[in-house]
Amino acid sequence: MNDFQLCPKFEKGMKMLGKRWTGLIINQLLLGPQRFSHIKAELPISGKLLTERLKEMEEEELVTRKVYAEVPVRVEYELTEKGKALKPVMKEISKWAEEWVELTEEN
Amino acid sequence: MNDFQLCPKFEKGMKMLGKRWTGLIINQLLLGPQRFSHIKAELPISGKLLTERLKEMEEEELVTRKVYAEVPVRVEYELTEKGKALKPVMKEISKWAEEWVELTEEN
DNA sequence: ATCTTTTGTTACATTTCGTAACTAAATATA
DNA sequence: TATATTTAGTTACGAAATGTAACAAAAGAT
Repeated sequence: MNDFQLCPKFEKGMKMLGKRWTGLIINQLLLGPQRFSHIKAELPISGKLLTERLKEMEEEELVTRKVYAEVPVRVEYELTEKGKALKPVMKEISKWAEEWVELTEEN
Repeated sequence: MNDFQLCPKFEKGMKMLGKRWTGLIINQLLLGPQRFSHIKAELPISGKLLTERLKEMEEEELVTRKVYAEVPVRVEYELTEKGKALKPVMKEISKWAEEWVELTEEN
């Protein structure tokens, strides 16, 4: 469990996308820049985790964070070019899910 | 944090793909049917988690499990049609990672 | 002085993960 | 017979991530 010849970029990418909520947040932000509270309202994620994920995504340069000193404060998150470049990925996942995922009682 | 209008199929799909290791396992199995020990050798995942993930993926009908009563026993995992249908997704992730993911010391 | 709203943060219980040791099956070897 | 070998797991247990709910800061409105 140490060094592997698996493409390191793919592995790192999957490590990011394969983290709880990241994919859904990106998909949501593909609709356009949104404030914290709006993202939170659209996804089944708690404030704590949303803060955490957005911070990580900012560090990975997937999103930018803009603070507007209004009252009350407005904080908007927007995908970077790197983040927007994930649109084809999300599209393929959508296509796959539409065709293959079946819903049960628990969904 | 209850009912959301987000496409339920997409959400369920992301819940699967957005789980640690699942993406890498699928990507590995896209190379062809493989036995347990081989998958384990190719990925930085422990036996415990690999067992767990493969069991979940079997329940989701992403993989099939075949036991060959050889000596010692051989257990092979193979993607189902549903699993193979994720190839375009993996391809898009690869493309994105190749173009956008940058490696640091920790990767 | 108190209320309201947004964007977080903190505390704490629950769940998942990672590591290493152990087990089962079934044959080969001493 | 007793021991060793190999694969495919399982178990125990500490570490890390997650979920829930209560709290905090800022700053204008009442």
